[in-house]
Amino acid sequence: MKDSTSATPAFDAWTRLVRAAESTRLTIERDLKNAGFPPLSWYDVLLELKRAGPGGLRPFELEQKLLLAQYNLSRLVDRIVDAGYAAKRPAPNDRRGHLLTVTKAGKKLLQGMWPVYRAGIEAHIGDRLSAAEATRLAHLLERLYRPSTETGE
Amino acid sequence: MKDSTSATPAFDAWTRLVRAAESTRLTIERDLKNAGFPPLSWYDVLLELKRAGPGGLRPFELEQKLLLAQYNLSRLVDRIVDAGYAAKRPAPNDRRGHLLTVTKAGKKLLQGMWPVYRAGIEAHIGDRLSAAEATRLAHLLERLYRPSTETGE
DNA sequence: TCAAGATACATGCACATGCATTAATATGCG
DNA sequence: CGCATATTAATGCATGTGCATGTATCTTGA
Repeated sequence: MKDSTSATPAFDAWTRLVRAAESTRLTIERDLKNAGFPPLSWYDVLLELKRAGPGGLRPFELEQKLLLAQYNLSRLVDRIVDAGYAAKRPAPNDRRGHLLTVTKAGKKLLQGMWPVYRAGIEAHIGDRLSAAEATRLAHLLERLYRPSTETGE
Repeated sequence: MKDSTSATPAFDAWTRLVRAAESTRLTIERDLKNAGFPPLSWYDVLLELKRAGPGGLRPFELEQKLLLAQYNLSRLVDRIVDAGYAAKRPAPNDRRGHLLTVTKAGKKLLQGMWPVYRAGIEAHIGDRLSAAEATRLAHLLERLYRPSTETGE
């Protein structure tokens, strides 16, 4: 009556997926904090806002892109706005919502955080896999999660 | 002066790594909760204790295996012990620490949670990759994180 | 048009987590 | 041996997260 845990390739991949993501995330968060920067989640939000351009993004769009819970994003955005890195204005055509945009300070923050972030990614991925391997990894991972609205950038 | 974010294969792999892990984890956590079970972290702890056998594990060993912070694990273990799924007894040869073992109820819980957990893994990984692909994925991920003490099971 | 239901976002409260520190024991070095 | 340092684990306090629910607005369809 063994429950055969860990026997399947899928379970093995899952376990390593979690460990790889977590170990990388932990060191990046630590490095950011040591450098006096806010957490990675702030970067994620600001990067999406920057990519969205002057049109900005609605909170519910961010929610989908970043896989954050609604109540969670609501407060994260508040903190980021309070800190002056993003701006919240009423959404046109929908008075329930807001439109979020990155501020100048927010763009500056992105620029400051990026070298630290990048170094962490390099140390954990770039230095351990060739470009071709990283690409193969990305393709395999892509099959595991498909955003409903792949905007294709 | 573009900061070239997302340009590199490593960054792309990193982003997809996080999204894949998070989306899978979210649905598994939801399914477990809907089925009346505790969070995945409880499963992780109990599985390691079960694998360790009657000798059990010290908290600091669990800490390393699961990539949990010390203070965090300390309280997680308390909750699991309080719920009766694990037992804590003084460690022989080291009066600072404890030895943790899974109880009968804990093993039962593992058995109950596994079908839900397994279904989530299948839906997110097993159904989307062939066994060979999952194995290739596991091998690539293995290179991204090497536990210092690979006990080899 | 207007009522029922859906959608967007906020929030009170409980619980979990991170951080800094403490307590207790172990280890190593002079 | 004896003291300085390291290791193991717990905990007070601040912060973040999950859950349930609330409020406002939009959409649909009879």
